[in-house]
Amino acid sequence: MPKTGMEPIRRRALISAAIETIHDRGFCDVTVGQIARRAGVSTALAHHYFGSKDQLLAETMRHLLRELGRTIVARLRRAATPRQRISAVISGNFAPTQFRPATISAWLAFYVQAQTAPEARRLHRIYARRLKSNLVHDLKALMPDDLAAGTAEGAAALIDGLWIRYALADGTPDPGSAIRLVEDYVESKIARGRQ
Amino acid sequence: MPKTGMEPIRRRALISAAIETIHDRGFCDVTVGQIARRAGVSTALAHHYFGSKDQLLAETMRHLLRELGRTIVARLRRAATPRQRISAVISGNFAPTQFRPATISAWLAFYVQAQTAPEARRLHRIYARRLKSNLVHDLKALMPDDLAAGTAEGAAALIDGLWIRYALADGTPDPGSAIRLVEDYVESKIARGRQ
DNA sequence: TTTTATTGATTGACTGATCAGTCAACAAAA
DNA sequence: TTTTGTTGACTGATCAGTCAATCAATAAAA
Repeated sequence: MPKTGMEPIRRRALISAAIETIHDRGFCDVTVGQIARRAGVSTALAHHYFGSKDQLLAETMRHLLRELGRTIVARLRRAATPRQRISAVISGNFAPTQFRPATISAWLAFYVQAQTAPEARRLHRIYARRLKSNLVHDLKALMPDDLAAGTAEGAAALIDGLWIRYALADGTPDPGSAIRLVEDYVESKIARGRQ
Repeated sequence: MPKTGMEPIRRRALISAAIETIHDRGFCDVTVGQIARRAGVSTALAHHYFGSKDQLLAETMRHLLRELGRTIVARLRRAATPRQRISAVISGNFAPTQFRPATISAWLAFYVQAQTAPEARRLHRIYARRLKSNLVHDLKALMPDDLAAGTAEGAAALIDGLWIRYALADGTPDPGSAIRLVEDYVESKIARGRQ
């Protein structure tokens, strides 16, 4: 067998490079050449492994989804109660690995792509549905079903909105205050449900 | 004197065409040619009036800001109390003229541009600061100052988040439920401030 | 009234640059 | 030798932006 095992290394490097390049050149202006140079390879190799620019970017988005999914699942496993599971979902969305400028830029680009590109739209659906179903499921253990649905919608919107606001704020984003804000929202809804 | 008065008409037509073209071709793939064709003029005329593609898109974003500003100011004028002013800001953000698929697409593109393009960033700052200061000012009349700041942050994030969620939802967006959700959030904060 | 000069409005045709994607060939590990 | 990894060089297409040239409306001259 020849020199093997380069493929996964190159794929990872190219996807990371794509995220960083999107961050500092802007999604619309990003070229395969820039991404490849950042990953330390030629443009031809990027095409060799990913087939096309669109597929490289689609893989990058799939990577973002997978990473966020992994982060949240890891925290869900350490949660014992429904209330803790909700906190796991919230804090997972603002985890240090996720909540970085370059990652946020890539997510925003993902959102824009989801408006016109069918594959990005499909992927975004998966994310949105999973976030909501995670929240609704555990909220139902803490409040009436109809209130749970509205609360999940609100919490999901808050998370998305805070992401965007931090994406465009100056300086380093502060996950702590974002988490507190969403937790506070959920907490007040739970209190109301108990009345 | 020659034929005059075309400039404002063409500028308006090109900006509207830009918003619609962004919506159905995607911001990254939009070309001056597509926009011009939609506006019923040549690409050369688009360049004649706007100088460059970047300037045409920057003007389009300025238009979005101006329109939203006008909508909110109109509603603010009809509001008598601080509580009504807050409702004016909320419902203004989801007004029928603003909350349409094409407009939402253009706003999302605006957000992405704001990450790398200095002019878009500057314009976005103006929007974010105005939204927040509008909310904080009136919330202070209804609750302690420190609570008002957090509530404004949350309400602004909710508004942004709901915009995005509706941008990617299927079917026609429903402003009514979005307004109710934000109003409910503000209302619960006011109630807490009274305790 | 007719003619002419003036000038904003408008475009087709063109250009230079960029970029996605291809390919033939080379490098090197097994 | 075989197979994977890798690239430089190339191509066809696209697009932003330019420019010289027309069109058309009007004011003023004849």
